[in-house]
Amino acid sequence: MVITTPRHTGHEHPRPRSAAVVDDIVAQLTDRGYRDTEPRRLVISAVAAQGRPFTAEELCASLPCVGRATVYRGLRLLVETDQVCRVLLEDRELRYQLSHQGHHHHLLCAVCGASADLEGCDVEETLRDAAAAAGFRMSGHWLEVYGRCSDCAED
Amino acid sequence: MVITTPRHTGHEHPRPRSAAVVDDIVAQLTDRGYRDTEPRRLVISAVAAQGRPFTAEELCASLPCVGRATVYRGLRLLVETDQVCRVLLEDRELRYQLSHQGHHHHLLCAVCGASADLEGCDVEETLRDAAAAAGFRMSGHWLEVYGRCSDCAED
DNA sequence: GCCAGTATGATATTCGGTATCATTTAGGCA
DNA sequence: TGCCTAAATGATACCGAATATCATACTGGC
Repeated sequence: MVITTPRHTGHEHPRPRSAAVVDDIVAQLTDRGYRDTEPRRLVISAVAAQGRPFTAEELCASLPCVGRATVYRGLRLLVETDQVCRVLLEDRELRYQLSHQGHHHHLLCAVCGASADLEGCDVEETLRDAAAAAGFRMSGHWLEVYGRCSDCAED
Repeated sequence: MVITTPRHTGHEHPRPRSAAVVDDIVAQLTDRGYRDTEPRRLVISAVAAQGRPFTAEELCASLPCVGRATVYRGLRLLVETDQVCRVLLEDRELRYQLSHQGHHHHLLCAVCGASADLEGCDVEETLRDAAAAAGFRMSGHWLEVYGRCSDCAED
């Protein structure tokens, strides 16, 4: 069961799917005035190749020919432009993964590290109301759910 | 409006309330076999004196006569024994505060830093169901809600 | 093909936190 | 009460993740 699935672009290219994803992301960046550079493409390509949430260091390791600073900058840029989202593990380790658009929450498998997006869960309203009851006006929230995916379930 | 309130012990002591809190926590520790030491009491006392979520570094700064390592160790011990809980800000900065018992979530004011506990909000069941729908067996979760407290509300 | 400004990468630095280890101290016990 | 062992302390070294610096290289508009 593949849990982390790449974003759908709506139509298939003859080129490898990852290349299309990279082109798509680069296009988003150039639209915003960022340049299309070789190291940047390498970073994006490596991000797209990850099967599950990854750390910045893992990304650096998979890109020996790209400078550390460049990898970190690239990653930060992708987060800022919402191409990549941050995932926080239980031990507070920070990981990243391709963003599946919009605000959402993650289900994280503690065993294999797989992630899924939490669907059909509208906690927003509940939280807003509970916050209001305490006199708070909610502006945002962070939610991660930890557990075991079906592949790693033990009985 | 005082938002972060110290735990109620059920009856009032003639001594300063903070001293009672410290004694209470020290008692919990000695019950578990940990020793009652001067530096440890100083750390606990400083923790109890904080009005809102604080960082480990702030605690160190407020305890110049206690070694850094000891402050960190004391804090870790308090977290492990559930006397203190960890609070994660939006920028991922880690803060701490006296625990108000049991599992709960925080409302955090982005302006003044005050915190309140999220009451009357049973997201647990909702999350467990949504996780199950994705084939996950939920084992835990992390939730923080950010906003403005009533004192800092702007209109 | 030129050029201004962006991006890169080697490296130093910062920051938060942990490991080490010699010394001190708590507290159980005779 | 004083002794003794294990726990605790604190100065310091270390560590990993991430950012700042800055000279150099490259992009892409003209």
